[in-house]
Amino acid sequence: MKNAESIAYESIIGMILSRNYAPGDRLVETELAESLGLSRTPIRNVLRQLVAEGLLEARGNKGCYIPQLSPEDMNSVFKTRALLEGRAAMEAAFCRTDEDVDMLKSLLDEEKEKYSQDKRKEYAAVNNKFHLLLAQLSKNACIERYVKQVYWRAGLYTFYFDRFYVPPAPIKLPRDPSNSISCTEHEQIVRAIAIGDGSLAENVMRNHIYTSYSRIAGRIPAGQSAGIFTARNPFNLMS
Amino acid sequence: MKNAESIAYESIIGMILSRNYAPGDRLVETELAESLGLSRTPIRNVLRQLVAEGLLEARGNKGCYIPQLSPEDMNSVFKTRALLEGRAAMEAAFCRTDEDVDMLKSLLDEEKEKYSQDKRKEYAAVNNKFHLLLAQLSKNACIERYVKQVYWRAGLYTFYFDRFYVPPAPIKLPRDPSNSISCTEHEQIVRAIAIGDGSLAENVMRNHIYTSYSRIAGRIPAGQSAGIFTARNPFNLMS
DNA sequence: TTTCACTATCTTGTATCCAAAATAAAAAAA
DNA sequence: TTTTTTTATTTTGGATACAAGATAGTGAAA
Repeated sequence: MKNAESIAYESIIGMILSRNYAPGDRLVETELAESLGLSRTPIRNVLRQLVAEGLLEARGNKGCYIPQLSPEDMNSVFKTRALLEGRAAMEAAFCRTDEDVDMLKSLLDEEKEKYSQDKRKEYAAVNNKFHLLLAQLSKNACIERYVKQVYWRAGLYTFYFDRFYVPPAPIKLPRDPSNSISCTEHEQIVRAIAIGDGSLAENVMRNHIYTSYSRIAGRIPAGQSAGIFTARNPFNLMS
Repeated sequence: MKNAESIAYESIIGMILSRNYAPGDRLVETELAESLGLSRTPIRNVLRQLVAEGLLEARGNKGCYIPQLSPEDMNSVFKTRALLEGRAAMEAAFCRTDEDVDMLKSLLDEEKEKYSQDKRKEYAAVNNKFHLLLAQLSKNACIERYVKQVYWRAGLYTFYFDRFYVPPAPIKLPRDPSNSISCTEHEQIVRAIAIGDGSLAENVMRNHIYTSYSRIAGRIPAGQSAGIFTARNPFNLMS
C-alpha cells in the first residue's frame, strides 16, 4: 500500500466483501473519503474502476451502488464463471510447468491446514488465491482479467449468502479435510492439470463452480430460483 | 452527449480506434484536455475507465498507453473473443425471440447493402453493431460486458492491421455480397440462431472469429507468429 | 389532510491549485 | 567525447473550491 488510490481500492473492496453494505446500498463519496481520511479524488477513481470491473453499479449522476442481487443475476454470474474458469483450468493444464503444479499443491496443503484448524477467514483467503492463481496459470492475460472480475462479482453472493465461509454464528466444521467438498474438488483440478488433461480440468472446474452455486442458490431471498440450470441451458454443456 | 465525461469518452475511444495513435503511444492528459477543451478531471476519469476496461494500459505514475500489440497478445485476445462470443451466440440461440431474429436479419441486410456500396466505414460500424447485438441477445449481462470489452480490445488489431476494413489505399471490393466472407458467416450465425441450434451457432461464431484472426495475423510486425493455433491449443476445441 | 411549490441541504460533476514523481536538458567530471 | 550529476521542465497524483443536479424538508394553498 503506497498511494492514496491503492489504499482506497483495497479498503473499499474490503468493505464491500466484508458486508459493510447491503445489496442495493449507495456508496457515498464524501462518506468514504472522510472515513478513510482521503480526499474525494482517489475515492472517485476507485469507484469508477469498480464500476468498470462490474463490482459496483453506477446510476447516472446518482452515485454508485452495491448491485441488487437476484437469482437471475446469480445465474449469469456463475455461468460466466464456469465458462471462464473452466477454460482457464484447461489452458493451465495445457501449458503448466512443474513449478506451476508445485504452487498449486502447496496452496492445496495450506487450504487443508486452514480447514482442519477451522480458520475460516484464512481458508477463504486461500480459496481466493487458488482460483486467482489458476486464472494466472492460463497464461492468457485476457481470460485472467475477466476471471478476476467475475470471481469477485460472484463473491458478492458468496460473502452475502454463503454461511459456510464466514458464518455469523460459528458452526463447527468437521475437522477432516476429506470432508470438505471444496478441498477435494480443488485436488481433482490440480490432479487434472498435473497430468495435462485439459478437458478433465475444465469439467472438474465447472462442476466445482456448480457445486458452489448450488450451495448458495437456495439462500437468495425473493424471486423464483427454480429451473436455472435446465437441460437446455446447462452449466456443463460440454461434458 | 451531455456531460464532459461522456464527450471525453466518445472522443478518446474514437481517437484510439481511428488510429490517431500507434501501439505503444502515450496518451497525455494535458494534451487531451487541451485538444478537447476540457479540464484534466474528466479526461483522467475516462482514461482510468479505459484502463479498467482493458483498452489502455497504465504504467505506474507514468501515464496511459496504447497497448503494445504482439502475436501472443493477439492470440489471447482472439481466443477469449471466440470463447465469449461463441457462448453468447449459443445462449442467444437458446433464448431468442422472433423480434431478436428480425433485428439480426435487418442488420444483415444493412451490412450487405453497405458492403455492395463499398462504404467501408459504415460497413465496419454495422459489423460492430452485429457483434454487440449478439452479445446482448445472450441475455447474460456478464457475458455481454466481457464481450464488449474484448471486442473493442480486439478492435485494436482489426483497426490497426486489417486493411480490409479501412484500407489506406482504396482497393475495390467485389460488389457481390456473397463474396464477403464476413457477410456469409454472419448469415450462417443468424440462421443457426433462428433455428435455435446453440452448438451450431457457437461453432460458426468461433470459426468466424478464427477467420478474422487468420486474415489479420499475418500483418502483425515483429515477432514469431507461427504455431499459435496448434492442435493442442486450438480455437475450436469443442467442435 | 392532501397536494403542490419553494427552499435548503446534500451529493456529484468540473475546474483549478499544489505536491511529488518522472522525464528531459544542461552542466560538470572523467 | 563519453559518462555522470545536477537542474529544470513536464506530467501525473491528490486536495480544494465552486457549479449543477438531486434529494429532503418545510410551508402554503386547496
